[in-house]
Amino acid sequence: MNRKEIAKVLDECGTLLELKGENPFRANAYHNASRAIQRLEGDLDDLLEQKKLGSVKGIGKTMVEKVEELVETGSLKFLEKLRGEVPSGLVEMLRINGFGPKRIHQAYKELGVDSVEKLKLAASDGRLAGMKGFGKKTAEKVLEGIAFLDESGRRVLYPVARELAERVMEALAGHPAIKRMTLCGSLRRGRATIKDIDLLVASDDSEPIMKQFVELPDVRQIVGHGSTKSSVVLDNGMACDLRVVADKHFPFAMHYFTGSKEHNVAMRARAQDYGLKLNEYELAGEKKNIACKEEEDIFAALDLDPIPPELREDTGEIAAAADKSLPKLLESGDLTGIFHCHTTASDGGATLEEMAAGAKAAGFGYLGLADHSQTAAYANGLSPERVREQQKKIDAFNAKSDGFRLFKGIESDILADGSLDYDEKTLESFDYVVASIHQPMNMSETEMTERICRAIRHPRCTMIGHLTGRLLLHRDGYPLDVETILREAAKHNTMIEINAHPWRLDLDWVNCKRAKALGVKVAINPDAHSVEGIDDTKYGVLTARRGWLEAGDVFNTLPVDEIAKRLRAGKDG
DNA sequence: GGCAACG
DNA sequence: CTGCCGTTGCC
Repeated sequence: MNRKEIAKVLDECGTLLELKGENPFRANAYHNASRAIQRLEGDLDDLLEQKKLGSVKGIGKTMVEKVEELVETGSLKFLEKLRGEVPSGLVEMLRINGFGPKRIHQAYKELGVDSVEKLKLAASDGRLAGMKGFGKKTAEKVLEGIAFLDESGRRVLYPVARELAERVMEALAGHPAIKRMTLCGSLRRGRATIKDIDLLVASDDSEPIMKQFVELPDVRQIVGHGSTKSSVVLDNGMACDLRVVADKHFPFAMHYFTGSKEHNVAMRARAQDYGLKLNEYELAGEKKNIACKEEEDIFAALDLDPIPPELREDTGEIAAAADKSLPKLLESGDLTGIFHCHTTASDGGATLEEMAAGAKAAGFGYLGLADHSQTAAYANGLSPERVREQQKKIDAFNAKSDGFRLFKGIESDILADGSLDYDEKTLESFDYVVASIHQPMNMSETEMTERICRAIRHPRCTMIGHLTGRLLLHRDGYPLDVETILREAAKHNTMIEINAHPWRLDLDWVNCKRAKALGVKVAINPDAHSVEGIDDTKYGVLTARRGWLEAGDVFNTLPVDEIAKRLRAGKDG
């Protein structure tokens, strides 16, 4: 068992203890230990052998025993016991916003609520509101939370689906009967959340491929097993479809199953204008049949430039492809650096040096550090003194760095009245400021909009962080008039970030497109809290591509010297 | 459950 | 007086 798996087990123990209503500090100890294991440097086995694991902060005698058991047997009796004691419905309820372990436990103990379904009932008929510490309002919030869950269905975040899809494809890849294979559907188009995985294979001999597919270790249940299409449910509950077609049909099937549906409708209409019909098998007229070897041949046959999958939403891409005005979409390699990353100074898991090394290894020429500001006490926000301390460190780092550069930033809370979280003098000491809303979040649309607009007008506010505050599959953003905000941002030369964390992707692609139209520059930031988090930047690039952005629309494609110059000049420069 | 302080 | 260890209270 590796580090990551062990950390996951300990974390689950902590969560189950919480749901059991155990001593919260005991539960927390498991979460702590999990984090400590994840962050461990050096080899776990070595540490274990040398009996040094116990001296790691957050890991005591008991945790060492648990880890030893996991390394030796691959399982943990304690976890099995907990799993037996806590109904699985309770774990599911954790996904309901505003309904934590304590309340779940209470509802279970007092009302026997052990599933989301039963909770819905109890919230509707007033039983939930009748419990001590609960009221009408909490019951309403619970119902809202459940409705949100139902709506988002069994969708998962893009990276989760992507990783799974790649595993399935790898497991099939070696099959001799496969001529070509591709990912289709919303995953290929790069949507932020994904419901199912669509795979397409070209082959003349589908049976053995289908057999291998339905027998993959990741398959939990076989829904359909045919010669052209098979459907399974994977271990994480996701549906996965595999279609096998003849090689000559492959480009048409690939285009058709990539979608979107709306894009396909528009493409068929265009084919009709040419006296042709387009479907998943062919592009054909009364007498002729237009052969296409690749997907782009289909576009060419209809006098269209090839349309990248990310743009296929029928939002103008066909017209643009027709008059050769498709954007030259941003690529990961265009990015020169990133802003908005956290370190151990606030709530990050890696030090300034580690983050810098990580950014450098990722091919970036600079890194902007933006730890939390003083009001964010929950995230160990920086007091003005600690800001100065960090800035000294950055100066020292830059002084002996060869080329790679750190920028002094901050993620400043936007306070309720729209002001930033430091005095003017401290604000001026930063190279840049990312202004974000964390709390309070329950204001009206008008108030929220004005609050953000006021931050945008501040001369030291370089960019707004995670504008809408949405958390995918978890909660919607707070109410905002985004159009007004973008106009204000354009007017005051304030950028908006694309927060690339897979939970956020905020701005979303629709607002990206709008920002571009209004002339608002964006910056793509991973909001990384660890070295690995830096890699999330790629999801921001995907979002930017879906929003039609080109390198010129994105601030962090500029060379480091130009970045430094513009930050120094400020917003009026 | 970890940890520091205490006796 | 020091080092070891169980207890306690806080997180």
